[in-house]
Amino acid sequence: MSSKGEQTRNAIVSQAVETVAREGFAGLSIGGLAKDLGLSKSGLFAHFRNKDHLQHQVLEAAKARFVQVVVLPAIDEPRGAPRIHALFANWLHYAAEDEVIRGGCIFVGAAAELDDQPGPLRDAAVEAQRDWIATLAKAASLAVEEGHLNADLDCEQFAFAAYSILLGRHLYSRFLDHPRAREFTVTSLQNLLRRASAGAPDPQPLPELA
Amino acid sequence: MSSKGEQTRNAIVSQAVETVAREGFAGLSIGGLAKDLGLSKSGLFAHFRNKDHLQHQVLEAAKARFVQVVVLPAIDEPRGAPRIHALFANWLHYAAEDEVIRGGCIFVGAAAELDDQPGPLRDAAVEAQRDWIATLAKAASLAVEEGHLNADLDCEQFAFAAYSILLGRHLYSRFLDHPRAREFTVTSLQNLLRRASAGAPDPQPLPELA
DNA sequence: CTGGTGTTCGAACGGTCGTGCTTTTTTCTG
DNA sequence: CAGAAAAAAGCACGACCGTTCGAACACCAG
Repeated sequence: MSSKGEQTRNAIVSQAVETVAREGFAGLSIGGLAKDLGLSKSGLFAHFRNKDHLQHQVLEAAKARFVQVVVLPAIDEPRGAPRIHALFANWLHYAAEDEVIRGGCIFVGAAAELDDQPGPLRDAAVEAQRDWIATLAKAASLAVEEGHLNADLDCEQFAFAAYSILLGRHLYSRFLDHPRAREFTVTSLQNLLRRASAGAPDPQPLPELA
Repeated sequence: MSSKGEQTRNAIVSQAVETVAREGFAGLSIGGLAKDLGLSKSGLFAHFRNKDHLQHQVLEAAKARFVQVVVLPAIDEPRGAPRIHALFANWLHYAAEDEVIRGGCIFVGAAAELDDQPGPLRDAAVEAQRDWIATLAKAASLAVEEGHLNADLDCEQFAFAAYSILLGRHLYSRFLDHPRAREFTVTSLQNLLRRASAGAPDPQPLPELA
């Protein structure tokens, strides 16, 4: 099933994801990638129509990993507060993992890099993030239904606030190397949850989120 | 006073700032910049020791502009809540301005682009942002002294939360093109201020921040 | 007008980039 | 094991990169 070619292609994409995380899409070069993998430029190139195709594969791989690590485990949790807590916890875990091993979340980098260069790559990245935001908002909406969050909560606003906090975390941690990055993040998320559940019919206790 | 050379140099830096805002530091090329300005590559290059020097000038120019537009007008306001409101309002104004005319805030782009490439440029960008955060935290601390914000407020946490919200705004507005970006931003900032002033001895009313 | 000084240009360098060919090597299949 | 198919390599191309250098230009003081 997994022929030699497919194996190599996976290795290429895997390494490419790492490079993009560290240096952005602009820093992804066929030659450099080939050197990292001990391949010739043309040998590597044979696996992709062109560079755009490779970039697209990188984005797909990153998306798949995010869903695998953050989203899927959370939808096993019961709807409402538990699922939201799981989403936040997994998100934090994903972020902390990418921090050390890789060069930070690919999507944060992509957003800054692609925001002014239209094209299919940008479109795909935008769609991925819209999907994620929709997932967050949907989870909040279910929590409202369950009575865990305020009935008048603006779920889109909630998703915005949550995403913002994680963006702050990314900046403080990866760029500013701030020692209290994680603490600030957790505190902000807890404040957000507290405000969103204050006065809800059936508010759930806040777990540690540590 | 302003010789021809100095004039040209200003024009170069000015155009370079715009390019960096739109395409990042990686997208800043001597040749492209020369073409934009109707100069020859070497004619342009004569004004800078090397590319690093040019990049540094770009960062300095961006920093100066930020201070001019956001910080200076705010320190004319009385310390406490009014100054914080001014900081937020100016910040929003700066962001909205850069949005249309330019390619978004340079520092947001720089943070994502430089987070994994050490060097003097990264160091300078980090320092600029640390300065700004310190300014925010200091303003919050003065507001606590004035009794406008809670005595037990963690000012660094406050600055983190504020910065996060503006990062969210940047993403929603420039990347996702979300129609409610500004609304979400203002609401989040107001929530932040409300929580920070709940129970303060002398809380100030929240202006519209529109 | 002369000379000097500061500003700009044109050409060239070594390097890397993405990409297309052709050829060789490896892998799979009958 | 033989032959087909797939994978990788080698090489060349045009374009652009940052940078250097010497020549041409503008201008202003004497």
